Amino acid sequence: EYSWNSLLIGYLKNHEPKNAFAVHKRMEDLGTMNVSDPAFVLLLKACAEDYDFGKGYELHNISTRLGLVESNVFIGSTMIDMYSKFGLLMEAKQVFISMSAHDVVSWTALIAGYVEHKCWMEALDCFQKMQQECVSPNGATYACVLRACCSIRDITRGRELHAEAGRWGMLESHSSIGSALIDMYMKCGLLNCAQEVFDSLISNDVVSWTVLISGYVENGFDYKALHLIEQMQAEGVFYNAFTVVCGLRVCCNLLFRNKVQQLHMEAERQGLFEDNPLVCGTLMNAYAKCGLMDKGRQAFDKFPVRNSNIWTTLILGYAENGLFEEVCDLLNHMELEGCSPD
RNA sequence: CGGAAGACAGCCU
Repeated sequence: EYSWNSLLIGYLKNHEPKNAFAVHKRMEDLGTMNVSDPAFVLLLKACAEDYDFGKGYELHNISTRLGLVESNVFIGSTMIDMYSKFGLLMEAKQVFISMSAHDVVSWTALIAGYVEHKCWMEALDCFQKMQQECVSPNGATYACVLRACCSIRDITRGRELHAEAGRWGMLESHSSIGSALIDMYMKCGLLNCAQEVFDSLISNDVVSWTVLISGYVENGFDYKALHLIEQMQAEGVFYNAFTVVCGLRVCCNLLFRNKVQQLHMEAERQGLFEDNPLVCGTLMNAYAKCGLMDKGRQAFDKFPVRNSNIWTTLILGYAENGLFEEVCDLLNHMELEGCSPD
């Protein structure tokens, strides 16, 4: 039994859900052993990531039979998360209700589900109920709830949460709260508040940097954003895909051709380019706006994935630059490669 | 370290 569970966990940690499911099936068929709780949690996560509804339901049935949801809050929380990732919020809520005890993670999983599906009011209600039941929020909880406040532009509520988290002394140590706050203030046009939060964080990670920078871009401060990107690099924080996309947007607004190419090179060096259609699309768009279609074409050629989005971006680029012959060629080419225009 | 968490581009309307 022990070695079967180890094998199962091994596959799950290696992100080989198919093998894991096969092992699990054999264990079920043999019918003589129990899947360990940690393995069960990982199985549920694998279903969520794989979007495997059938296996998810099967696991739910098994756990009902064994009373696992009631007895183990890890399993319950993971199942809430799985259903929420499936988009089945009613199911997620049912699981939550069927649990015998709720901790901060199970509450937060449900709140996160509501937030993810834009049920802002439900999320806020849920948060209130959680506090009524005297479960203390943690950084993840605040981050979720702040996202809800931000989306409905409830800055009053957001400020209250800001103060509350501050009273608990959670701001410095939880960058997720900081990032959510910066984002909220930026989206509400309160640039100074956002900057204040950023400056108050003990260590800023790539997300808090990127949120701040995006905020300046959204509010029209392209030069400020560009300056911050350089500062971020100087402090040794590495780009991620969001940062690159944001930087490209700035360069595009300012028509800084050299900077676009520089970002392109850095994105490639950090491996952000090859597996990310968003980065590639933004890059091609930036080149198009800068009138550098040959560079855009090079990016396209290097990119391993072909989908209609990528094709469309390229074709639009040629169209914007008045290169209509290329547009026609590419439309044909695209269909030859089995991609139909939309 | 068996569970939850923060930023989501371009085009068009």
